[in-house]
Amino acid sequence: MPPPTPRNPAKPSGLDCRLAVLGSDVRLTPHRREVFDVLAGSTDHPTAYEILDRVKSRSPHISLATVYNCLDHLTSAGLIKLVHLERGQSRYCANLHEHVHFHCEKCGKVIDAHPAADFDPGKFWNLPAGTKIARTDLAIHGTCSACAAK
Amino acid sequence: MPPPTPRNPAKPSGLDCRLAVLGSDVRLTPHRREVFDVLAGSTDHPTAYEILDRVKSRSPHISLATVYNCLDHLTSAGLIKLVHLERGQSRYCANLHEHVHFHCEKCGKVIDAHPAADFDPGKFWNLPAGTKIARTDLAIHGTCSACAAK
DNA sequence: TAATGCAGTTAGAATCATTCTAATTCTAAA
DNA sequence: TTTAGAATTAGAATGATTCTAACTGCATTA
Ligand SMILES: [Mn+2]
Ligand SMILES: [Mn+2]
Ligand SMILES: [Zn+2]
Ligand SMILES: [Zn+2]
Repeated sequence: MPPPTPRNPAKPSGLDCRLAVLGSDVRLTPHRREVFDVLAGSTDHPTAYEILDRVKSRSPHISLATVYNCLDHLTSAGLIKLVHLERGQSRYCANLHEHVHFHCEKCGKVIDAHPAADFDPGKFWNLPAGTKIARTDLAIHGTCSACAAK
Repeated sequence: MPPPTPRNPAKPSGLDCRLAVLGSDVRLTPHRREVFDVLAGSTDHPTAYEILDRVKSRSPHISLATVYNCLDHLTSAGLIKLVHLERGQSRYCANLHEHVHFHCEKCGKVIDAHPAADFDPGKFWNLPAGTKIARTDLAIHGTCSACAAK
């Protein structure tokens, strides 16, 4: 007889292909997948509540608690990023390339901006020796070109 | 008889010397002054509640609402800065020099880091033409040297 | 197949930070 | 001294997020 397959609920097959690609070990359940797809299809850095609204068109019974659960799992798996721009609701971003956020103080728009090729944030800040950088969160606030033109 | 001095409650004399120096037009009342002094004497980026605790040793009857009011006035006057590092409580900073925040993910410490002399954040991010930068908020997350040594 | 175990999902309650409200006190001009 | 406006206060209200406890569904195990 064949030896029994060891049980390993953390690595199922099937739907979870995207996870293996990115080296993550979160299970991509249908809801997590929908939350991820909605965010990956958005460029406006939606809030949890906005994501709930968008996912509802496909899964009308999903709850806000599940959206938060999915966002937390996806964030700790490194599939998406959490963005804090101001007091109030957090925003989320599926752009994993190194980038920063420009926040227009007039219309509220949040757009991605990408660094010049030679940018190295560790070079420009006088941090004590031995400090290890895990990630940088830069938000640039100002007026977008559309608002500045008015 | 001398002509009556025109009334101008927004620009009183006396306690408010520090304001004139910085070109601000907020009245520096005793509570605002205490909140400012506590923050100026701190390097750890305290929260509103931590500031309340520290101010209470001088003014035992000050309320949290007043601390929030004072912090809002001082922030909009440009005397202090509001810092968002993560979900939850906001933090405040009285260091007005251009700098960024390093946040140790192990011990929670927040330290200031100052830019190299030639640093220009506008140069490194490909923002659309016409965009006007008002301010940048950069948080660097990682492990401080003390924690890294453990 | 039936029992088990565990992760996912859910609604609603609880918590926490912040803002608002309405009453009171203070300050400085008139 | 009177008055107007700002500051201060306690407590209520709000809003975002997290927690709790019950339930669901799938996959393993007997
Ligand atoms: Mn982004
Ligand atoms: Mn600082
Ligand atoms: Zn704009
Ligand atoms: Zn540390």
